Amino acid sequence: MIRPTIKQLSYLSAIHQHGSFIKAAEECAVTQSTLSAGIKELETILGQPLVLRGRKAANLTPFGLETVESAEKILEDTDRIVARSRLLNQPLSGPLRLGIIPTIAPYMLPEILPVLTEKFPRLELQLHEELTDRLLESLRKSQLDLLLLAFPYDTPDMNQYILFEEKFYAAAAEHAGPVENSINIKDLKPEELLLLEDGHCLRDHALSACDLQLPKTRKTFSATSLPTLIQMVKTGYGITLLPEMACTPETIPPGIRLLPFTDKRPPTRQIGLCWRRSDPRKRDYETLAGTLKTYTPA
Amino acid sequence: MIRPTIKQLSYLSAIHQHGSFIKAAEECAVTQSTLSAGIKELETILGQPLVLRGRKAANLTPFGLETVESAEKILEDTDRIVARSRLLNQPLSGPLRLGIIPTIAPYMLPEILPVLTEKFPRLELQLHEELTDRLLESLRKSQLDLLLLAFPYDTPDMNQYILFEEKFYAAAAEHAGPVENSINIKDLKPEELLLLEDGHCLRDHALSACDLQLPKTRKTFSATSLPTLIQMVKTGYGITLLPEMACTPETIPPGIRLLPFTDKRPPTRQIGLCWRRSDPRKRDYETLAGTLKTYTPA
DNA sequence: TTTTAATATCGAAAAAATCGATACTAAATA
DNA sequence: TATTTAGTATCGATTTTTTCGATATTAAAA
Repeated sequence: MIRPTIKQLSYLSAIHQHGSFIKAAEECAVTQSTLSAGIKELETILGQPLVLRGRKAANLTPFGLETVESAEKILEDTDRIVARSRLLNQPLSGPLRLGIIPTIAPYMLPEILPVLTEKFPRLELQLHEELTDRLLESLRKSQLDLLLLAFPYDTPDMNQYILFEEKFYAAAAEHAGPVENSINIKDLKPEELLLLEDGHCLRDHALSACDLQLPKTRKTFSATSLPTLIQMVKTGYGITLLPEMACTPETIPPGIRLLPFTDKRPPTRQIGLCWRRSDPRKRDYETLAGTLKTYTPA
Repeated sequence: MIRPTIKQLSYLSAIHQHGSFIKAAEECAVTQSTLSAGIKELETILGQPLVLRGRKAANLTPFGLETVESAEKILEDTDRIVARSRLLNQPLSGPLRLGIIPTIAPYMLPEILPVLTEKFPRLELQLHEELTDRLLESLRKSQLDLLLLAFPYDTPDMNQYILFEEKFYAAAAEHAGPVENSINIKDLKPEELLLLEDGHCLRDHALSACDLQLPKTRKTFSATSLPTLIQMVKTGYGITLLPEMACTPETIPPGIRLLPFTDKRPPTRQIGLCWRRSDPRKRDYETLAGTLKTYTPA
């Protein structure tokens, strides 16, 4: 389909506004002959006269009026695109689709979002909370731009940027677990360890951090979220590992003991960002990382 | 302000739809290199990456998604202009701003509009009822396209096209006026002649058709519309001249006598069209005139 | 490492847009 | 009626832009 050009439409609009080819040409910063030819071309494309050339003024035909109305809408829309781009030309402006896993989002976001909105007021974060695998899938399909994940995790074709490392704490009910107020990795008994359900990276991180492998026959509850897990611990079903960021008074109810690990190399997970290697906005993401690093768990 | 071109926007849309430069180029009927350069140019204009080039697919950045949304709106609007023009490429299609004087409109329109809409179903008449002078002023300013007037009338810079001539009848109350059922021009007495108020061409046509000049001192009622005038006649204030098209049973109530003129050259007015000499749609107007001619008053 | 499948780039050719000058046109004026 | 005037249209030359075809580049897959 052959279409009018934006330039032609702007010529028509200028004529409508000024009622004269000459003045319109001036506004469009072209010669009158150029504008004249442009309008003629437009009239040819549309197969209709658009401009009524009078001695004193150039007015529009009814169809010309209809057309100029659409044309001005089109010009406005086009200019809006440009204006928007101007706004976003500063770094870390505009929409950014950020994926976060459930074992980070509720703890880190309330702390870090206010900082981000203050530091990058033009940033328009679109948050998506999902399990790591789904997030990576979306990232691969370019439906997301940036992920906030827990590592180690295999993320093919992606850049990883580690922000910080956080310790795990063991959580036990008031009268369960060891007598002391601390714990050692080797004291963990796999059969009493409570975990999130499969798919949560926290599950795997906890296990591997403690160098544990679950017996395949194990049949026990798996929780769908950390709050649920904590409730299970409190009820005395067993003990669990919690990342430090989840160890806040709001998250840990009374009746739960938090036990630090006394090992030389205590269990940890790493928190970091992840984006497509091919994404041209690496610089933006690194800037963002700089701010996210200021967050310290607990 | 430098603007993206419609072509560039269509490239972006094609990439969004096909997820690939190559397929998009195919759809746009250009080579991949052309499309690639076009997108690059667009990204330069906007100062931002729009497309995330992946191995398997080309996806859009968040700003690209925003932009493509506007772009597709713009493309639709543009295509709508073209589609509309296609529709109107047949003669006598689309909007036509027609001005009509009050002493024609209510009599001719009910007869002629149904015929027009049947014969030119795509014609979109916009009717404007005003006195001749105002209509001519609007016509001059290209705010109207075509006038349906009564002649003779001086219409500088305009084309006149006479459709037909219609006779005047004298209207008198049942027991007023001459004894016979007809009348002669010279029987009209200026002092008992009722007229429309100043500005109505009918007033001047009636006077000149009867070769009358009003005494400057004359102080009498002037009616603002023909129905009012007829009521005044019925009430016995005097007699008046009515154009034939106004002499229908719906217009003339009982108690009014319509008297034909017996003169060799009875008083008449002419009905015709009028448009700017420079208007390129002369052919359309003449076609229209052909149909309007089929109307016969009364 | 090679192959593959995509996008980017380059130089030449083609197309178009633009300009400046001039022709044309109709109204206003002399 | 001829001339002036004030607008738009047109023309040829030039410049700019677009496009193409070929090739380079890139990164994943084999």
